[in-house]
Amino acid sequence: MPQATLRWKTRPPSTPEALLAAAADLFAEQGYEGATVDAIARRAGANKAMVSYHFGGKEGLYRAVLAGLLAPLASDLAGLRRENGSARERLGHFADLLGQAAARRPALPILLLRELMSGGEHLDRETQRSLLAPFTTLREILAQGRRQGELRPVDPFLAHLAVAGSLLFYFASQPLQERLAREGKLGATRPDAGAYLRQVVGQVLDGLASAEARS
Amino acid sequence: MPQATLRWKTRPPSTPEALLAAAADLFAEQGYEGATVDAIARRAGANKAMVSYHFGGKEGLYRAVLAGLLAPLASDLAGLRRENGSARERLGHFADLLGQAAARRPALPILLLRELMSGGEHLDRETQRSLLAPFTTLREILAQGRRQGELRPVDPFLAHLAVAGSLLFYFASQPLQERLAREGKLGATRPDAGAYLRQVVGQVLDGLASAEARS
DNA sequence: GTAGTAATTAAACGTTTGGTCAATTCAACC
DNA sequence: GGTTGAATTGACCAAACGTTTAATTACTAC
Repeated sequence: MPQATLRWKTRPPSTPEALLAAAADLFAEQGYEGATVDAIARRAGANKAMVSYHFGGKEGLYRAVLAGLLAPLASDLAGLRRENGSARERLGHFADLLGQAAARRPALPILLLRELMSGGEHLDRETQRSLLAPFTTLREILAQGRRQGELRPVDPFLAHLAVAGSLLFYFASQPLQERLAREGKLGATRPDAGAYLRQVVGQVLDGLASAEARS
Repeated sequence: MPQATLRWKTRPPSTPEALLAAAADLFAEQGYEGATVDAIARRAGANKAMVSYHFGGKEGLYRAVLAGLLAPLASDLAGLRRENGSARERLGHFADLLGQAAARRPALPILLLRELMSGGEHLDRETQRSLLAPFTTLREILAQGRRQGELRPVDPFLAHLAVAGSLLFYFASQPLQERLAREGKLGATRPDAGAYLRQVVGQVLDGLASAEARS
């Protein structure tokens, strides 16, 4: 008989699946060292020995989490890179992809940001590539827009940082936003992710647009 | 006699000062749980018992680090809030202040971002206020710009996230940038902080500028 | 100089960590 | 129903953690 409080669409998650999900949340909330194997296993409803059994240890679990989150995003982005269209269209599409990925797994952008801050030392080369995929894609789009005169001749690397920073920061600041909203310290209403992404992309594009593209 | 390899302008740093400096760097690099008291004391050239003696423990040291970094920034920002001028000028000044603070102590923006991600649970209310000071200041500037018709009627909270995210992300991604530059994976040259801040502020302002302000 | 206090040290403490192990349960197949 | 291999469990371990302690040194006031 299935549990009373929790129902799954078809089948209960396997132990590795439950561990991956719990680990993604806890690694995002508390960082790699902050999240203990015990706490992860407890949240997953499993024995902590299962971490070593299925993933070879804490670090293996961490890598599996990131690989599992980054792989689908990387493949989506690969599709986007084959598309053609204006830089504005592709940038909008790019933001949509990131937004959807973050909506599916809120832990993803936070883990990404954490990994950036520590310099990506924890990762194998394959996952490192996946980690950089969003950034290389974005850089490509911006370079294209500049080539075609759609964007001002800004340093693509700088523009790239501005776009990525705006997007990642929105998701990463979610914990504090929730906290402040809970305490009533956030004056205005909190925007949803979709509205934010649309405004940021529009805003950044307007800032980057060349004079002729503006008219 | 002073040490051979390291020289100080006037006097060697006291043990609490050395601990604060070492802790700022290590907490930024590895996070609160990742940085061990042992490693901090070793880098500071002190005995690890000094952490408990001078700061009452690891958490006290962490709070002292953040308070020490945030207090001068908060007072600078208080000065900025009393200034008058166009939103563009004040926003430029704001970015300059942050840039200078980050140049003095590169650990500051990273610690700020880490604290945002964890929801600021580690901090007392006084330091919480200091932590939010940059954000309230920025929000004020943006609201002013919007009132005076200088900026488009965007949601100030959203615009605020975009500006703060761009700036913080630049500093926080410094470890990865250094790593990639070291490995030659960063195509272009790396910009310096000043150039970045100027471009981002200009870029964001252009994106936010109202139609009449643009002409 | 001496007394008294603050600063510093090395060692040890108790706790928590990630990992391991033998024993047990489970599931599929014959 | 018995066999086999994978999955799971609770107990256990050595290492690392933050903190405390006792003893020693450095400094200051008188």
